Amino acid sequence: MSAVSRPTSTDVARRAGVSRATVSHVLNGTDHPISEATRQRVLAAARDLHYAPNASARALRAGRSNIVLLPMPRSGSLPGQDVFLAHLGRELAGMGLDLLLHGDHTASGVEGARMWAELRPAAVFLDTSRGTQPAVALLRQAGVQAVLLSGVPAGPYAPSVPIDPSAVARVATRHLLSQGHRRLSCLVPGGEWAALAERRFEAVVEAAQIENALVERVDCSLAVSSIAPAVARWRNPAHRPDAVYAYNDEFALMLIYALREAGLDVPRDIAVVGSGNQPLGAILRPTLTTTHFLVPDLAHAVASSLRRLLDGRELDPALAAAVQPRLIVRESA
Amino acid sequence: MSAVSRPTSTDVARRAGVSRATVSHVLNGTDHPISEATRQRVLAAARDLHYAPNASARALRAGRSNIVLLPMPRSGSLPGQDVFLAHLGRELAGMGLDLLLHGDHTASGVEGARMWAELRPAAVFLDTSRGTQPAVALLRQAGVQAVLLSGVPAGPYAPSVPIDPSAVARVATRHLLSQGHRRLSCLVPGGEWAALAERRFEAVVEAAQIENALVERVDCSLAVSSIAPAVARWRNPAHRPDAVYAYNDEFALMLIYALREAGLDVPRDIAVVGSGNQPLGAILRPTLTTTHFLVPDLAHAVASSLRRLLDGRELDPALAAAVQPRLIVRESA
DNA sequence: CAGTTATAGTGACACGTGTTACCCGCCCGA
DNA sequence: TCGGGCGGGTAACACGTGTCACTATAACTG
Repeated sequence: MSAVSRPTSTDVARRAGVSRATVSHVLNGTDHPISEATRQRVLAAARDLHYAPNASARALRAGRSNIVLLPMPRSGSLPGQDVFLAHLGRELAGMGLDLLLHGDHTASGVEGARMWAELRPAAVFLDTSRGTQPAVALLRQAGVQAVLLSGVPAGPYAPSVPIDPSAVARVATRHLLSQGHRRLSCLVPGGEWAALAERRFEAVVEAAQIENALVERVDCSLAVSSIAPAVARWRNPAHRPDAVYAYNDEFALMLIYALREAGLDVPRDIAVVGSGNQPLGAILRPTLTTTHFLVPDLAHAVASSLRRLLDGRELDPALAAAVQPRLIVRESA
Repeated sequence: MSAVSRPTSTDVARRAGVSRATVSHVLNGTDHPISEATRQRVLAAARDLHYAPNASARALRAGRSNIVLLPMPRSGSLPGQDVFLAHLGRELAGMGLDLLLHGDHTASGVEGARMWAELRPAAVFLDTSRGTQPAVALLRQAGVQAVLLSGVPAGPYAPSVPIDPSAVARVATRHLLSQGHRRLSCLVPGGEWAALAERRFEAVVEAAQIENALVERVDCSLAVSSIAPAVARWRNPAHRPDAVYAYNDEFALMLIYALREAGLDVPRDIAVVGSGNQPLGAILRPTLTTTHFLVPDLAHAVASSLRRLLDGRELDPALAAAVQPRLIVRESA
């Protein structure tokens, strides 16, 4: 393996027969006047050497970077995580910003903030659960220009994107109520889903209260056996809810299957609504009524807000609309 | 907003009443002897000031960073992407490495390589489609210590993890053949799935050839209407395949649904196998035979290999096993 | 007591970049 | 002829860190 030296701007300067300062002026497009001839020489030299400026040195000198740091979101805190990240990354790249997802999703609090601060990012995009007041303060003190929080409730100490992963439950419940359903039930899976499930359950209860509707709680897991007792009970019309919010589309499909096995018809006997707009929901019959976020719009609004924040402006007004979940009415409810 | 100064090691030194060099020795745990008393003073000062070392300056001085850069994988190139990333991030964090996912998945080739090189990462983990020879050469020249490629075929110019997203198709096909099926069919969805689908189809054909089995190709999309013609044809036993490889679990579930609607029984009339081990496959009847990667194992082996590569050793031998897809036999085939 | 060794601490340099202030030659106007 | 503006280019500093070489005191060893 040849011990090639990583080319620096000095190498480019030497090859072009000019000073390093000139190289910098050319490559960064300063308004400093440079003759076209030398400009071309410098560009050619940089290309020949495959010169790539050292981001560390640049950031050190400038006192800031163009990094947008996104600590690895814990599962469920961002809707459509991989799609969201893909869109956000492309959007930010178009704005001259580098999205960096930082690895360990267990890091949090002040301890995590110190790790994130080490990179001296221009901006950090955090969920509220980890963006505590001291964490945000530490980041600010480390020179992070923009700290954007995601979640509800919004912290008063930093601008926030009110992405509420439980909002889909609210929208779904409103739809059920508008259809005249008053006896509701809600699946509440445990395990890895527990945290989000509790919040969605609360959202359902809250929305139901407005119409004085009652909500039965069904703890479960992703196995038919876990909902079998409830389904058996519901065979008796006296104990049967009008409609079920099933936490998400997977649970909804499982529930619909179990109901059919028990001889109950969806939506005639029980209406079912899920969340997430999984493709299968549009395919299997009865097709699934669901609620979801427009993830691309959301990513666009977040990217735009970050850019505006860095420019000293306020959040993108389009955010308010983008965080609203959408309802897709199909056959199941 | 108060214009607080970002604390540097100089500030810590001043507060502790020692020199900056001493601060560095204490905070980095050098073998240089430092009295316990001053050690504590320094640590206290650092804590009080919420000191976080500047990663840029550190990397600049050291000539290397502890960043593992993973350019955003294009969809389908990594199995179980979000889970994989979560595991990989945690594993690397435990090894003192920072996983950074870099934003724009459209960047590629030499142009992309220059962007990635700017960060001067310690290691880069790339799929072979973007890890072309010149790209790898550029990264190496920029001082990247370890370039690890993911995909098949392995490039001869860099160590590779032979993760083959189409290997699941091979395993599925072998299972079908071992069950005595000789007339096979394969779903080949277009659109966003086209690239991966083609490769999986080829893998099926290849595996089938060994037993002189024929493979019918069924182009389709994620809509029942797209497979309706094939299903209609299969109602005639003379035109009916013994088994279908359905690209993935979603398509498999869609297919099973369509077959049942057409009065065909799975697996009696036609066997079906998918890929991905989606939870629903284990729930709906007939439960779905499927193939998938053990993503956590894969992430562990990749993390371990990166660490070893940085230490100048060879890849983790556990990789060979970790890249093998697993077969889960259930009712459908 | 002289000489070696460990302990505790510091000064100064280099990493690669962007930018400010400066220099030099030229042309123009008075 | 002289001063001044301008196009074209450069020297030199600062960013924050890690580490090498070095000093000084104290502790042994013979």
